[in-house]
Amino acid sequence: MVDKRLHILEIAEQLFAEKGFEGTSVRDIANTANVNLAMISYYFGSKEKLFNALIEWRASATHDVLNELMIDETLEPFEKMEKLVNLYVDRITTNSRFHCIMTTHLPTIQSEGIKNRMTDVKYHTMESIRKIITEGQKKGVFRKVDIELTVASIMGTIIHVTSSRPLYYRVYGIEQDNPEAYGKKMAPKLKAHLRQLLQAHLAV
Amino acid sequence: MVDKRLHILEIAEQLFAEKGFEGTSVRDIANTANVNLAMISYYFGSKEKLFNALIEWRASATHDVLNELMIDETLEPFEKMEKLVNLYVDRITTNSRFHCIMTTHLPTIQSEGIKNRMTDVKYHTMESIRKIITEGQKKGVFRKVDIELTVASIMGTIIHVTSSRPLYYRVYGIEQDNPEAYGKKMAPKLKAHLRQLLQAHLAV
DNA sequence: GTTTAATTTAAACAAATGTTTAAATTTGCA
DNA sequence: TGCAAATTTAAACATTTGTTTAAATTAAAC
Repeated sequence: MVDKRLHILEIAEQLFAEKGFEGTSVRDIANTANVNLAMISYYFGSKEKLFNALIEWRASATHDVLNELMIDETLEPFEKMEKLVNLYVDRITTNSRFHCIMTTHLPTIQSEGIKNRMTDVKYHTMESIRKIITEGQKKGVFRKVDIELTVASIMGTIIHVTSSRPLYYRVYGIEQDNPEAYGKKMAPKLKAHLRQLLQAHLAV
Repeated sequence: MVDKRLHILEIAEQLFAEKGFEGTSVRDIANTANVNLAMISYYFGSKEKLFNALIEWRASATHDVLNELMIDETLEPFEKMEKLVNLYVDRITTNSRFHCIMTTHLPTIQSEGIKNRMTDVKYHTMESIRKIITEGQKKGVFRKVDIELTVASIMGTIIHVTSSRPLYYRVYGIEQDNPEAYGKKMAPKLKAHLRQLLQAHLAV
């Protein structure tokens, strides 16, 4: 039953995002997912391999969507950049649990294999944005900027908003709700802010 | 011997940053710090109270430096903003371990008390930047922007660079070194990038 | 120097951890 | 239906976890 495997992955994602890899026990996952403890070893082999499976499952999806955008030759640099930013805002806000794991837990991952795989995924994003910026510079619509740090500003802004939820709850005076509702509220604001920021930053 | 207390705090900070709160055992801290296991309970009471002491110890220092800048009435908005950004770049890059804990581990902290205290510290920064921006808008040198998300871009950029070290190692093709050397290398780049970014973003 | 308090130690505690086992149950197919 | 493979279960495994204990050592005060 492949559904059960997926269900375990979803529950694991939620718990890893909330409490971290080390902070989440296999029993915790099994109980929350309503499966027997041994099923996790049965399906995935170990807790670490379960984490690996989670990364692969989610990362491949983002990878495909990003590639689809990148091969589009009809878009002008500013359009392409805006579409990419909107894509990431949507993916990170609607899928905040996974991206929380990808960003906040990367430094603490002990396994070098997992760490490298997570870095691969981020590197691919970095290269896509670099391609758009250099293309725009060639066409003379973007000015000279530090590309790596421009990527840091884009990703950093989105991630800061999603990972500092307790802060923004207080800033906006809203009571705590689930990440999905928060993401829905913040996504349009983020898109507008980043569009304006990048327009000012990149326009010649 | 107050030195030993401080030594334990420094070691704990290093290990928490590397492996997270849950990923670090009290024995790990004791062994690395070369103190007896029971000394941690003796000095701090518990692992959680040790974490609390760590937050208080580091946060108060940043708080004081920030306040000193904020009361300076002689600075123009752009100067003040640049000084604040430089201050945070320096603090976060030279003190990356603590800020790694503050940002990447905030979402996974289970204790509400610690979570609130960490949010307090961030809120104070948010309010300081807000003050500078509204002041600049009153004086007519800053345009209308989303203040909260501008803060997100500033802090997010710095934090992304410090917390995605494995990514930037690969991007810049440098072999892994310690966080301090990396911070020293990135700090000037970060300051220049953020100055240019904020100039473009904020100038009328 | 004696005594009182503060520090340090090794050992033990119960609880929680990731993983494995071997038996029981269900499923799919001949 | 019969049977082999896949799934599910409860129990146990050995470690590791945070914390406590009570004795030993050191430091400070009189």
